[in-house]
Amino acid sequence: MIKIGEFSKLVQVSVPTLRYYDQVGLLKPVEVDRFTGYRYYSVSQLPRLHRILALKGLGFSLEQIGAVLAEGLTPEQMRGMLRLRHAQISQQLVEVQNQLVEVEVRLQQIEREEQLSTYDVILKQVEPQLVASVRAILPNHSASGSLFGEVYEAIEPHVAEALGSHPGEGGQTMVLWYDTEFKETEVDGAAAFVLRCRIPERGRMHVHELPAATMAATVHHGSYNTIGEAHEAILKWTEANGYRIVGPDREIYLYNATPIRLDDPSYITELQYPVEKAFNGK
Amino acid sequence: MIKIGEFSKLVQVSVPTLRYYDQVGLLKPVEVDRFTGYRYYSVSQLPRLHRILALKGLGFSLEQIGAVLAEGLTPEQMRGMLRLRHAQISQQLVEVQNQLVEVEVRLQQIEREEQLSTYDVILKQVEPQLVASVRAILPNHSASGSLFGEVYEAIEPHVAEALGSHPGEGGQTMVLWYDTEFKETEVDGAAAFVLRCRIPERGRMHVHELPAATMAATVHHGSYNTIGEAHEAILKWTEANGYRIVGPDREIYLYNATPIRLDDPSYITELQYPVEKAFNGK
DNA sequence: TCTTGACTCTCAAGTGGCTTGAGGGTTTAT
DNA sequence: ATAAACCCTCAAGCCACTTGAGAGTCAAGA
Repeated sequence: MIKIGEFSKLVQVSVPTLRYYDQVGLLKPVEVDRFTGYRYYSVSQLPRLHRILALKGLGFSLEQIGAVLAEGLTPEQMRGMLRLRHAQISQQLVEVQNQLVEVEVRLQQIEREEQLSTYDVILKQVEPQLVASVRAILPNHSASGSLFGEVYEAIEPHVAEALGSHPGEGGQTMVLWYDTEFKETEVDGAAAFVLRCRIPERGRMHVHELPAATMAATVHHGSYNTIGEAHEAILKWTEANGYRIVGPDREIYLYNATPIRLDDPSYITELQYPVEKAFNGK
Repeated sequence: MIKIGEFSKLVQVSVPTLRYYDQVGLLKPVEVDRFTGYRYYSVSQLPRLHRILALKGLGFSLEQIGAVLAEGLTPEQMRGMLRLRHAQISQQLVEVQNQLVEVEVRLQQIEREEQLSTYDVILKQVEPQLVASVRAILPNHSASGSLFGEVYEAIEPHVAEALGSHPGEGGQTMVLWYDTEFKETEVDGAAAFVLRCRIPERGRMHVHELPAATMAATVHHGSYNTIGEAHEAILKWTEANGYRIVGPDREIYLYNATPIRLDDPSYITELQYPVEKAFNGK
């Protein structure tokens, strides 16, 4: 019969923690003084506490540990819990590894450039989107603006139902670039409007669904003339962090619908490249 | 100027989270309606939010992110933060890897034995301890009891000051085993008492400090005759989890001071093996 | 026996980064 | 005009504790 302070030293667990374990019913003292409330423990409780600590070391919650100690479960169930935990840790391991790489990339970048980059690349899931688009080979990237008129004309009869009055729901504009290698001329691109519902195709205008994807995304704030820097930043990021581009990238025009004046500094454009984790480390 | 719900969809961040970021001052709406309290955001806030998400992805706290966004820091400081974070993640990576191995070991064990093992091995740090001990070559492990009399006799004149009346503070008894390979006979062991203060040596009794160490520990509850099982369990664990034994192991007698009757089932003994992580994976 | 200091108790609040829910007001589409 | 969808604030919950206030208890030394 030993007091909580000594027990605490013996088992290397803080006094408040022992009191907490008492409170949640994980480890009750063998005796509690009726008058003073003093808790008294016994060394015979060591195995139980050891088990608690061991399971905690495996990452189980106190609630789960309580269930294990309650003895109500079969080896079968125990195996299930361990397998689940195994999957969780494996997952976590991957995440931590990725995070480590990301931090390393940022560090190298800051050593080279002596400042925090203007572009922050993040991963995001995007949902499938129905779009109306016209795809063509263009003389250069800036020429994409000319396609929007054609798309809009084809949509016109259905504007109300297909675009709606809210941004986000429909009417958002973007350009898709299909070239898998960088080109300055003869570029393969499409101008697109996001739709709320399917409408009939017309001429070169096609309606199709952009697939859901994991996107490496960044935001370009400023003139369309300098958007190349944003593309570059995102490409560097994907390579350095071990991702692979698996489809056409998107330029989504958020502030002003289409780039009419190429040098308007108030444009805000989100860039998205669909990516997958590459299997070989680099 | 867009409402919180639309902004939420645009940036893939939940509405309550955006409100929370407003509350803690990370991202204030460009405008708040004075009468209704409605928050209005602008796409020009996207870059800032992107940066928040990027830094969060690197594992920084919102407070740290706030500091970064406040612009008050030099690239130098940023480097410092990243390096610190790098160290933390590396540390975490090691921990997660170890945890994964531990869970795998447990799983294999449960597949073999169809039940949760009786012994739970945990790692613990122990502090340096001053002990009085007599070391000798013994005919077998059970013979260790005979050394305790000799130690106690040598301590006797200083019992009050050196042992004290409290367990934990002094007076604890243990046996140390020095053989690096398993032996049944001619074993090299020592019986020891933990001391509160240094006392003069006498005869074969020496006073020295057991070093601090990381211990793989388990608890044996029952007759001393069956303690071999606990040793076995701990040895299996250290090997399976990639540790190396780096010194003599200790048997600490917790319930009854010394093993007088070898078959007393109420004995509680803590076993500790000092270990280090081995460098090669297995 | 008394004091002193180390120990113990309970109860409440704080940690981070949100989520969930109650209860009520506002806007928009039909 | 009405209903649905949206927005607001405020409070509590999550996890596994830690910290602190204020008060009572115990054991050793004077």
